[in-house]
Amino acid sequence: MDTDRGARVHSSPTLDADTSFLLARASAMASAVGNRAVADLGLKVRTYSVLALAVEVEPSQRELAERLRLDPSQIVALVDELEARGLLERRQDPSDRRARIVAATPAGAALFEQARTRIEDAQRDLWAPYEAAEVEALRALLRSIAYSDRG
Amino acid sequence: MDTDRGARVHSSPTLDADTSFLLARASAMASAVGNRAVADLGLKVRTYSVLALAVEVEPSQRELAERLRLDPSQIVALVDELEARGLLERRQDPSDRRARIVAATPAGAALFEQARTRIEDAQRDLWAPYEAAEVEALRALLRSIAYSDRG
DNA sequence: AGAAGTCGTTGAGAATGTCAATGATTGACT
DNA sequence: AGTCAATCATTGACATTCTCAACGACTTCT
Repeated sequence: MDTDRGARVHSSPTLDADTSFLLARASAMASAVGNRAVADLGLKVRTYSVLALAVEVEPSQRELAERLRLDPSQIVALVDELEARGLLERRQDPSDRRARIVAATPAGAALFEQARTRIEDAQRDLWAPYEAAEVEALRALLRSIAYSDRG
Repeated sequence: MDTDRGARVHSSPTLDADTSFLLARASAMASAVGNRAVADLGLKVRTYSVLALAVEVEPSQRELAERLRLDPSQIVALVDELEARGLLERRQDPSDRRARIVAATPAGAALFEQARTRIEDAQRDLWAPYEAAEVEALRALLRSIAYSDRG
């Protein structure tokens, strides 16, 4: 029952119809939630993503950069930090001596498991108000956009 | 179909199921498209959003900060720049002399119209592969998340 | 009137994004 | 075999964006 006596809370028709704008806001919202969920483990969603890939994929740094949509130079710093904390290690790729494979240590894998349950709990809360099927449809659509080559 | 002879292109089950991660990637993708669409007008999606609100809402700087999810101090710089270009102006709020209302000039409104059609064209391309109803459902869901208070 | 809160602003420091250059290595071509 | 372009990780520089704390001007509460 919003009254509008002087309150003049207009909304912007253009921005409210702009999927990208909504995407940006929703994304900022969701990552703030994620960051808070793993903050006390000394992680952010950034470092959590690196850890996840190190555990589940063991990619080269180049692959890491592509998957996270980051410049390769940022990967260096990110991996440096997590490596210094003993959470992952750089291995030589036996088939290409230029490449470094990023793999989690046991400590890294253990921390990842903790972080994963926290992230998942927080996400469950965030998406709880919506139909599971609806959220799954959203996910599918996002996946398609996220990995399209138009970026 | 993908062979896997040595190619080892694993995907990360955790990240591929993480709606926030997908949201972040899709958002980065979409805003890159948007930035390119208005680059030759000397705008980015950031400044375009400010302009849109100045035209359609005439908010205070505080409101601007909340709607764009930015720190008030960033609004200062953003408005400074657009004001210097003659695209908008700061007015005194007659009901509160602390507040400054941000409103577009005629030049600002004209530039906004140009930018809006470019953004909309680019978006149309981006979302063309998907069902209209599907995209509208996505938009509704994003709108709800974007303006929830859990951020 | 006085206290407490809000608004815009300034300034500082961290985190992120972007780009160019380099040494080591690979793959393609001759 | 030997050259040459391309790729990978890294470094460094710079711009943009984020986050916080402080301030004067003003408002609201009591």
